Amino acid sequence: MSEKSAQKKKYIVETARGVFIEKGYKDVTMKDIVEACGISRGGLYLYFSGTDELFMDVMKMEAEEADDVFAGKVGQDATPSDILALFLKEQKRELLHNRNNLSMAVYEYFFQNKVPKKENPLKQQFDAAVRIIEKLIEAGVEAGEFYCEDAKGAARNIMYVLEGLKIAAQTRGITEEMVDREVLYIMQGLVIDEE
Amino acid sequence: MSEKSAQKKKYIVETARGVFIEKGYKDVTMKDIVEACGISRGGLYLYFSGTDELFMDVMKMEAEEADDVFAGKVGQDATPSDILALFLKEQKRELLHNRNNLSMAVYEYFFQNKVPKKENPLKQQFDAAVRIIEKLIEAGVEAGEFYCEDAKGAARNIMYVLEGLKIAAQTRGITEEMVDREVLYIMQGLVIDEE
Amino acid sequence: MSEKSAQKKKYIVETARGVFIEKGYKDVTMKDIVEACGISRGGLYLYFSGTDELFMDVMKMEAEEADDVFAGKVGQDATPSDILALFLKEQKRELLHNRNNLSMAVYEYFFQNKVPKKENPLKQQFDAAVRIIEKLIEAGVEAGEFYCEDAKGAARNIMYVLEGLKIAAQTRGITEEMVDREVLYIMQGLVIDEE
Amino acid sequence: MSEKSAQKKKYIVETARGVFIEKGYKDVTMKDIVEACGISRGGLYLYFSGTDELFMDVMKMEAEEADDVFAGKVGQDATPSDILALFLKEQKRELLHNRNNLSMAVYEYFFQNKVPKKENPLKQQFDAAVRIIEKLIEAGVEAGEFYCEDAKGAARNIMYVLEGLKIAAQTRGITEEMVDREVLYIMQGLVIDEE
DNA sequence: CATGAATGAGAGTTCATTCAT
DNA sequence: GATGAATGAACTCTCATTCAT
Repeated sequence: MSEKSAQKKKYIVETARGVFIEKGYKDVTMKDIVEACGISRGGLYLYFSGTDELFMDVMKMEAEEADDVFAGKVGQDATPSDILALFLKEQKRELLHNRNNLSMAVYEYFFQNKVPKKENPLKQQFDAAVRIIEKLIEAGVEAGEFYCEDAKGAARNIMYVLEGLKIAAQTRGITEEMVDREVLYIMQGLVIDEE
Repeated sequence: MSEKSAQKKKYIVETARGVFIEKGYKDVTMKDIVEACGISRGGLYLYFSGTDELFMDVMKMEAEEADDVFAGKVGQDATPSDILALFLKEQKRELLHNRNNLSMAVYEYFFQNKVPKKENPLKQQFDAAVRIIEKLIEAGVEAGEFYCEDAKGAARNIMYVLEGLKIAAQTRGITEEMVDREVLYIMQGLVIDEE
Repeated sequence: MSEKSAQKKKYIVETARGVFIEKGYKDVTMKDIVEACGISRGGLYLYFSGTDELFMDVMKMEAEEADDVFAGKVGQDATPSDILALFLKEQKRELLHNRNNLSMAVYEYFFQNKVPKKENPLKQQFDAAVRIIEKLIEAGVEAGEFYCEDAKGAARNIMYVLEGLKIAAQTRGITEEMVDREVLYIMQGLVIDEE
Repeated sequence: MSEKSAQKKKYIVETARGVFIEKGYKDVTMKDIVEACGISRGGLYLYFSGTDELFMDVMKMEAEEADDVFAGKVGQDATPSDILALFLKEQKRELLHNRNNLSMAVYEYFFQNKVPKKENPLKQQFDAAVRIIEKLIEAGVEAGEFYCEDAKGAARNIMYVLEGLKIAAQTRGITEEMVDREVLYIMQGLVIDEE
C-alpha cells in the first residue's frame, strides 16, 4: 500500500498547492485543504501534521519542477546571450502571472519560519541562480557578446532586481512594460560598452 | 478630552507598531494589542475597528517619520554623491536591523489587501524614492562626480535592488558584507566609466 | 430645572418610541436610544435605568394619547352604529399601518415581563374597550339599529378578532380586504336578524 | 453514522424546543442550547449554524406533530359538531398550558423574520385550519346541527378569536372560564337561530 | 446635571486536533 | 488505513454600566 499512500500524498500536495497559491500561507487552514482535497479531516493528519509540513512538501515539489524546467533549457545549443534572454523571458512570464504563482505564500512562510541560513532553500535557489547567470555572462564575455568586468556582481544585481520586481508584482502590481524596462536596462549594462 | 483621546490613540499606535514588528501582520490579533497596551478589550474598539485599521495608522505614522528623516538630510550642503552615499548608508542600517523593522508586516498586509495602484502607498513611496535618486544622479553627473546615460534607469535599478535586499533580509537573513557588496556594485556602475 | 428635566425626559421617550416601533422591544439597546436621541450614554442613565423602564414610559405616553383620541370621538353627536363604524375604521387604519405601530414591541414586552393580572395595562385597555363597545351595542339595540342578545359577548368577540388581526398583521401581513371581510362579518352579526 | 447523526440532531431539536418554550425566541443563545444539550460549543455548530436555523427545525417538528394530532381525530366517526367541539377543546387545552407552549417564541420569530406571505407557515396553518372548520360547519349545517349562512366567515371568525385568545394567554394570562365564555359564544352563534 | 472614555462580561464563530468506529 | 463527529481553545465584536471630570 506504500504505492497507494505515495499517490495519495502526491495528490494532496498538488491540490494544496492550488490552495496556497490562492490564499497565501498563513490563511490556509487544515480545513481548507480537507475541503479542497475532498478527504476526511482525520485522513489528512495521517499524512501531514499541519499546514507547515504540508507547505514544505509543496515547496519541495515546486523546486523539483523548477529544476526540470532548467534542465529543459540546457539541452539547446544557443549562444549565452540567447539563453540569458530566454531565462529573463521566463522570469517575465512568471512575474506577470500572479495567479499561478506560489511566491506570496513562500514569502509568508519564510517571514514566519526563520530557517538556518545554510539550509534555507530560498537562499540556495537564489545562489544557484546567481551562479548560473554568472556562468552565462562569463561565457558571453568570452564569446564577445557581452562586456562585463564583474560577472558575479552583475549576476547578483540581476537576481536582486528580479526579486524586487517579484515583490512589486505581489504588493502593487506590475505591467509588462515595467518588466521590459528593467530587463532592457540590465541587458544594456552588459552590452553598453561595446559601442 | 480630544487631546487626551489623541494621546491615547497615539500610544496605541506606537505600542501596536512594536507588536506588528514582532509578529508580522496576519498573526496579530486585537487581543495581542489589548495586552500589549494594557487596556480593555472594548477600549481598543473605541479607537480602532480592527487590526487592519490600526495597521494603516501604524503605516501612516511610519511614513511621516520617514519624511522627517528625509527632511533632516536635505538641510546639509553636501555633494550629490555624498547624499546618495548617505541614503544608501541609511538603507543599509535599516536592512540590518530587522528587529526594528516593519517591512515584514507591510508586505504581508499588501499581499492580502490589494489596493488600487494609484493609491497604493508602497508604489507611491517607491516612485518618490526613484525620483529623488534620479535627481541626485543627474546632479552628480552635472557636478562631474558620476557618469550615467540613463539616470532614471539607474535610479530604478537601485531601488529594485534595495527591495530585493529587503526581502532577502526578511526571508533568509543578510550580512553587512552582502549589503556592502551590492552598494559597491551600484556605485561602481555610476563611476566606472570615468576612468 | 425640574421643568427642563421633564422636557428632556419627554424628548427621550418620544424619540425612543420611534426606535421601539422600528426594532421591537428586545432588540433595542441603550446604545440605540443614546444614538437616536443624540445624548450622552451617561445622560440617558440619569433618566432611565434601562430599556424596560424607558419602554414602560413609552407605553404610558401611548395610552394617554389613545385616551385623547377616544375623547375626540365622544364629542360628536352620532348614532351608536356610526360610532362603532368609526371605531372599526380607526382600528383598520392602525392594522394597516405597521410602520407607525408599537404593538410588536408591546407584545414582546409582555411576553417577557409577566405582570400581575390586575395591573396589566394590556388587560385594562382590552377590558375598557370591551365595555365601551358593549355600551355602543346596547345603545344601538335600544335605537333599533342592532339586534343582539348578548352585547357583552359580541363586544368581546369583536375585540378578540381585532387582536387576532393585529397579530396576523405583525406576523404574516394583512391586506385591506382581509380586514374589511372581518369587519363586515362582525357588522352582519349585529344586523342580520333584523330582516 | 448518518443514523446516529440524525438521532443527535433530533435530540438537539427536542432539547432546544424546551429552551424556546421557556425563554422565547430572541433571548435564546447558542450557549443556552449548548448547555441544555450538554454538548460542546463547536458540536452544536456541526448541526445548526445559528438559533434561527435551529428554531426553524423546531417549528417543523412541531408542525409534523400537529398533523399527527389532526390525523388522530379524523379516525373517529362522530358528528360534525362533536368534532368541532373536540377541536375547540384541544385548543382550550393548549391555551391553558402556557408552559408547554411554543407560541410565544413563534410570534417573536415572525415579528423579526418577515417571511414572504406565500411561504409563511403561520399563514398556511391558519388558512388550513379555516378550511377544515369551514368544512365542519358546512357538514354540520347539512346534518341539521348548525345554522349558518356564511360558513367561511364563521370559520375565520373562530380562528381569529382563537388567535386573539392565544395572544391574551401569552401577554395577560387567561383563565379557563375566559376560554369557555368565548367558545360558548361561538357555538351559540352557530345554533342560535335554530330556536 | 452632563459627558463620554473605560471596563469586562458574554455572545458568536471557527478550527486544530483527537479518537472511537 | 480512513472517517467524521466531537471537543475546547481562541478570537472577534458589542453592550450595559460606571465614574472621573
